[in-house]
Amino acid sequence: MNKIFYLDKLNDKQKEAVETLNGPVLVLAGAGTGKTRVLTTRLAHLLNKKLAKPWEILAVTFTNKAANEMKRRVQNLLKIDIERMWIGTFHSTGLKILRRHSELCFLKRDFTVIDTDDQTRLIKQVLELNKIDIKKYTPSNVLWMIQWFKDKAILPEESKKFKFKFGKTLNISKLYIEYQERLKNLNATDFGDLLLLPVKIFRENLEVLKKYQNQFKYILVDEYQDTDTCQDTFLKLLSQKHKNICCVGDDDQAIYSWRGADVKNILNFPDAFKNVKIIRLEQNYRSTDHILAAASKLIENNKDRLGKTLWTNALNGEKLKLHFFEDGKDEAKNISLEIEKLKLKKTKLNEIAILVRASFQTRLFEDRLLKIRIPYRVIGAFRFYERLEIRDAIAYFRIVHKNYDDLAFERVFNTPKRGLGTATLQKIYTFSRDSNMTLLDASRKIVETDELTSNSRSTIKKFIEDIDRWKSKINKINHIELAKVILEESGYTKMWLNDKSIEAPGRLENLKELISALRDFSNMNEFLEHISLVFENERNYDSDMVNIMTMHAAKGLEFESVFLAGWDEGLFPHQKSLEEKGNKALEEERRLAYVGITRGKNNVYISFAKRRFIHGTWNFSQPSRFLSELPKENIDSNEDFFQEEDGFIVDQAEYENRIKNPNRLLFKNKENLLENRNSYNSEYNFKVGDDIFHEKYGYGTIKYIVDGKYEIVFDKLSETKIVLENFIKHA
DNA sequence: AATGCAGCCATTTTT
DNA sequence: TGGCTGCATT
Repeated sequence: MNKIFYLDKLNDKQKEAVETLNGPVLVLAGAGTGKTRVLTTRLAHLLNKKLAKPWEILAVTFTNKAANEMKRRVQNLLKIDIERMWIGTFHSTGLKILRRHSELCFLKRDFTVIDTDDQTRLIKQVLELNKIDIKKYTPSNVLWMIQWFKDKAILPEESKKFKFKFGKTLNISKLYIEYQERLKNLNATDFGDLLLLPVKIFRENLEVLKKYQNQFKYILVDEYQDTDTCQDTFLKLLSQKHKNICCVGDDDQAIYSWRGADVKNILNFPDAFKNVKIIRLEQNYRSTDHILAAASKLIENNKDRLGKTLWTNALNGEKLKLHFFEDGKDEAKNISLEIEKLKLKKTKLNEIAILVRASFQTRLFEDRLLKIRIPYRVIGAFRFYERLEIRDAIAYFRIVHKNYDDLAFERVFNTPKRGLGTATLQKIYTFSRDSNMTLLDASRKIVETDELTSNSRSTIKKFIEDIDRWKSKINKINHIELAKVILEESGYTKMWLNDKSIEAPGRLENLKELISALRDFSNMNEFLEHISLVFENERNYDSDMVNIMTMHAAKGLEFESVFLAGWDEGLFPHQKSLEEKGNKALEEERRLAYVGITRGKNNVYISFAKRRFIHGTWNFSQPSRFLSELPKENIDSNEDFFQEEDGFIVDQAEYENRIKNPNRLLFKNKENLLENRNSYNSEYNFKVGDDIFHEKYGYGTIKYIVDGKYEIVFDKLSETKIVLENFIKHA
């Protein structure tokens, strides 16, 4: 056995989590407690102690990023053949299994996996076939329903209970069956099926299940709190035999219930297995004391949790800084000033993040940072340019317009298939390195030699001729025409036309979209410039930029300084989650706040804006309730705070202002009064003196009309709240 | 096919 | 406010 050098780097709890190899283990790993280290070390330890062969361990994550990170780190610990291990995302693992048994689901081995776009298209077809009014039930609605149905389909009892609220007019299970039928005919699956079908296979074919149960002697799960019913079932089926399942997660960081994740999976894990060993990792290596204290106090307000308390040796850190701003612009401006200060103190921009609740908030920050020329990247936005066909097409454009682009060359050199394989590429690669040439130039030279087979030689010759011909046209025809020519003559369009797979029409559609996007630019270089910036966001993790993203996207990351913007009641916690019955949604928002705060290593800034211009209207709001849940002793602020009786923090000036001035309400029309919104346009004509009834605050009267907006005074409310919700016109 | 216009909608998004 | 969709027009 190798010397167990890696255990020395662990603390006692971590060591326990690594060394408790047999039986079910639940590792509750708080933010920044070295979760990944434990996971990878545990993997290494299993192999090192020869308890399992590489292929007898299953390790699942949610993202490719996490899976790759795990592979990289295991590789660092042990020199083993990582490719034989089952380390991957839930979906890739499901796919791997499904490929081996596709015939059990009436799929051919080479079935395709469609993306959400294609899924929507398919559903649309099914809806149209059933003569269903797409306006009433949009495909995205039905997509959602189908997803939901899939989740429930995992549990037979649940699916029996299944009665959708549109059930009378819309037979969702019929649509679901037709949709699945359609997928089967196309020899395709959607993302949901990648796990659903393996579970189905396991349930219907005991010998297949047994095979995998025997194979996977040890199972490791990352981010267990994010598993949905299907994923959990998948894991439970596989672990039944050996019961050596180690789930790592943090119930306090469960923020994906809206995507089907069920915190119950982690909360009930100890009941689902016998003799579960629970190990808590509570020593935090990321943040300083005030940050952790504030985060811990905040999360204590949640009832649904297993409970743990983070602690650290990093004492005497900075307090959290609270800032109150007039509006969103003011917030962006001051945060950017603060960033400039940090920059002067030599903080790397990479180590700074602005975290928001909703993606529309990023805009103001982008505007501001662009203006003062601080480089930034927005992480996690949906990107059109990420699609395979778009990337291929752009690679073609790049290779024509910029001859030094090796990545582009590599990408398209056998797309569409020209019969050029890795062997040929390898040779060109070596040649280009030896002669210090680009791949394109190297190919020009290499065809003069007899390095390659005559077949590939003539193919490459043709390929180069094509490229040169397109190049010669750059100044002769406009870039839009040229783009069309390239896609035509390269055979790229034809490739998708000939492609019988279900995604082909969509891809052609996207290519058209790409062409029309070119119209916004006067030449191809301008366009490529723009594109490269878009890609920059992805690739240039090493270049120094401020990070802007949602708190969801920030999970798992850490930064020297973190700006948590928009802690306004209604924005965060989000109105939608306040409207939901019970505390479930609110607790999830609180967990999100917890995730946000615990991203910061040394500095956490939290801000609130009194008004915000959202969707064309001004919104007034109160400070987020989460602000009042932060202990005063861990906070510094730009104003004196005042604790109101009901727990809301407002600053002194605002408090006095509220006593002097009546409550304000902005609204749109009569219908909206019945809605649970907190902002309204001013289209509906109330008169001064109209009575209004509020569920909680009772009767009120419209006292003023200012700027076409209404101010209302409540009879029983002389001070405290600005109330902007739950209004019913007094009959 | 391209364009224009009206109406609708607006939380979080990986695989 | 602004981006998207569906439908009607050129």
